Amino acid sequence: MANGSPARKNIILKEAAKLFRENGYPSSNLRELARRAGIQGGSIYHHFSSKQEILFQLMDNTMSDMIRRLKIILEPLDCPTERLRRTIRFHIGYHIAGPDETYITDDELRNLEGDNYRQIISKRDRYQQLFEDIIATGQAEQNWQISDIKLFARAIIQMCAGVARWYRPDGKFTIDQIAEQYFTLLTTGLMSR
Amino acid sequence: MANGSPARKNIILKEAAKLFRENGYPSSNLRELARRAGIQGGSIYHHFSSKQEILFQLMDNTMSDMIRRLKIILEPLDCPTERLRRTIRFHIGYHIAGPDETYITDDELRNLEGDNYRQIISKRDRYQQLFEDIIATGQAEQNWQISDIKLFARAIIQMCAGVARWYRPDGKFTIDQIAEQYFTLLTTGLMSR
Amino acid sequence: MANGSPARKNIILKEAAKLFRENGYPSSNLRELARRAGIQGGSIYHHFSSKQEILFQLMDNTMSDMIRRLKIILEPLDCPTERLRRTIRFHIGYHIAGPDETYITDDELRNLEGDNYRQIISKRDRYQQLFEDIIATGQAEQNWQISDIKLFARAIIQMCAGVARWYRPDGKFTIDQIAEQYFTLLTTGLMSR
Amino acid sequence: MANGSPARKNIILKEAAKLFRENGYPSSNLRELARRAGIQGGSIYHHFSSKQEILFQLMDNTMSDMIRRLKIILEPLDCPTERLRRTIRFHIGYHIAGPDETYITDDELRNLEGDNYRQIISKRDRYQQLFEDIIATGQAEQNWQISDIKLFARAIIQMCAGVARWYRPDGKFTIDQIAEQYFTLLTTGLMSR
DNA sequence: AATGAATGAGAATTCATTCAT
DNA sequence: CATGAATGAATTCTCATTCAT
Repeated sequence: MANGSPARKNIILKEAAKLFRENGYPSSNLRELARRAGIQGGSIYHHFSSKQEILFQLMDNTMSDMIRRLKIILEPLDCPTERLRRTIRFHIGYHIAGPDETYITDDELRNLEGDNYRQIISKRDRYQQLFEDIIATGQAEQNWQISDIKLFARAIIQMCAGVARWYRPDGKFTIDQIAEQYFTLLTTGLMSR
Repeated sequence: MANGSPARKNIILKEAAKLFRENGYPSSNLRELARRAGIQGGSIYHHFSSKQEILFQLMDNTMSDMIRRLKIILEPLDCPTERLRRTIRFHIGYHIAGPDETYITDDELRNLEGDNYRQIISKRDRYQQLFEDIIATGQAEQNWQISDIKLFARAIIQMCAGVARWYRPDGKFTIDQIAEQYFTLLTTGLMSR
Repeated sequence: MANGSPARKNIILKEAAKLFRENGYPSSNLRELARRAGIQGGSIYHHFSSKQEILFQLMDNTMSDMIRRLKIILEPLDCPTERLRRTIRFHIGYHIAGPDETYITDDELRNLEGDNYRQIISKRDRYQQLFEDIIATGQAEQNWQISDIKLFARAIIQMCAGVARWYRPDGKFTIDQIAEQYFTLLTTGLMSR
Repeated sequence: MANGSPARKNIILKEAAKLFRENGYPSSNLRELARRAGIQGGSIYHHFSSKQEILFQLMDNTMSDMIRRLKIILEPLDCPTERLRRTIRFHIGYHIAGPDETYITDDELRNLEGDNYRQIISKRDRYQQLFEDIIATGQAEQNWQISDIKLFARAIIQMCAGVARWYRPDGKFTIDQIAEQYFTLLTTGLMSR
């Protein structure tokens, strides 16, 4: 039960990300999701055991993918400044590339139940840990001015994720330009010269 | 347990803020809200014409209050650095001191309909404008390094509002300490000395 | 209880007739009725003990008035033809003069409960009896072609009452003209010469 | 007690006609309708999008059927007298043979909303036109005494439809007998000889 | 895998009625 | 007489989920 062809399943996940972003998870309805995925309401249950399961897989896939990709990017890099720059670039870029999925992953935590909640929180912490590690190294090796590592990691993640809420492809800046500005703000501050 | 009118209305608003924060607006139900306000489900409609109306008044009151309060704080201040520091302090503090209302104001925009949406967006823009003005002055008078004022205003608001998502009264830092660290991060950056 | 000043009471009855005609009795709501009568919802209960009571008094007043007036009209008349003519004239005229009240009286019987229903039915029968008596006399004295008195009485009443559903004061015919045409139709038929 | 689709839909319509006639449309409730149709309340919405939709389909089906049937009856007939006789016979018969549906079609017009209202009114006018055509021909070819065709058509329809309000299958007359008496009343009048 | 009718447990909302003031 | 907040039961409608076909 609850396992269909991967193609159809991915279509459903993709459409679910869009739909959940439009309406929020609780206000999204499975018949509409099915319609967008080109099937009937009942057929969703051949691919997922419940609405909750769809939300969970969406968020779980996204978190796993983010961790995996960021690790690959960071692997060859040593300098904490460079590591931070690339991390910020990745975080912003990923939020722009998959705005539906990241929006849901950032915003629908509240709607995860029990174990699903714990699993995603755990992956989110693992992702944040990557930021914290960089900051700690910067602090140790390059004397970055950090009073509290966790606090700064959270602040950075939160701020950069916000980009997905207003970014438009036809806007004033490219992703790289936005990332660079955020990086500069975070590293040298408003008042440095 | 019976009561006059404006008092009861305010109780409902207060409880609605809590309830909406706990469950989100769409998942909150009016019978539960009524129970918490000490009345029966139907009685809510003596004070509000609909569930949507409750959300709107909540957000509208909050946005108006934020604008009003921030203006009062800024009035006697001239130095843009000091203005920014106090603005950040206010923004974070307000998101924590009235955490339910502000959380909702940030997160339930999507659930406002038509004209309600437009009205709140307009107030939110007016609030953001206060940030932009400060940044513009800092740029002009104190040579702050800002490539795009709107972008930075958004980034700051986003980052500070995020505090409400993890702040716990029994946590490591006071509101003032958190605000100071955010201010430092934004003004001098991670790497300044 | 349930007995206020006659003036206000009559205003309520008048407005109720209009409102019930617009929406039908079940879909009419007492707050709206109160509003139109210039008072608050709860105040209606100083004049009537229930919504049902309003409907009942409306119909009861109307039926009583119709019987009383028709009797007065018929009293001095002997000739059954003339009696029928004047009866039709009265029936149509009354339905046009008080279209709201008569509409309700004709159409809301279904919504009367128990004893109220029986009382109104009884008055309606008494009113119909006036028609039947005329027809019976016409049959006896003037050889009217009637196979079934009750059936014809019903048919006449029904047909004439229908006028109130389409009559407009600015229409093609006066009340008297309409009444005369109905009278002619009923007395001489379509094909007489 | 499970069932395919068009059958169930027709059961619902049939039961709705009965229920609406018993209580009127506004006082009828869908749970009761569902119960009578052998399903749960919510299941009605598989077949109809709303309560209003049920009323509309009921009236629309009925009006279409009436027009269609009356046309078939009239087709082979030439003589306007005969056409009128058969039309009256049909109109009364249909109001009795399908008493629930026709009663509703006469009485629940007020409860149709917007476009539904306009559509049914338009069909009702088309039906009435069939009466008017007959009367016009009678007037032209057989010198019927008609001062206003529309007025007489309305009067006839109103009168005949009224039969459904008092007819009882165990009553004194058959449908044919009632129809014949109405026809006689209308054609030769009370006083003709 | 897919369908689509059916379920059944809510949800928001309405409203006649009550009653303390 | 009038108010208006409160009641509480009823109503339409929604929707995740099930399941026979």
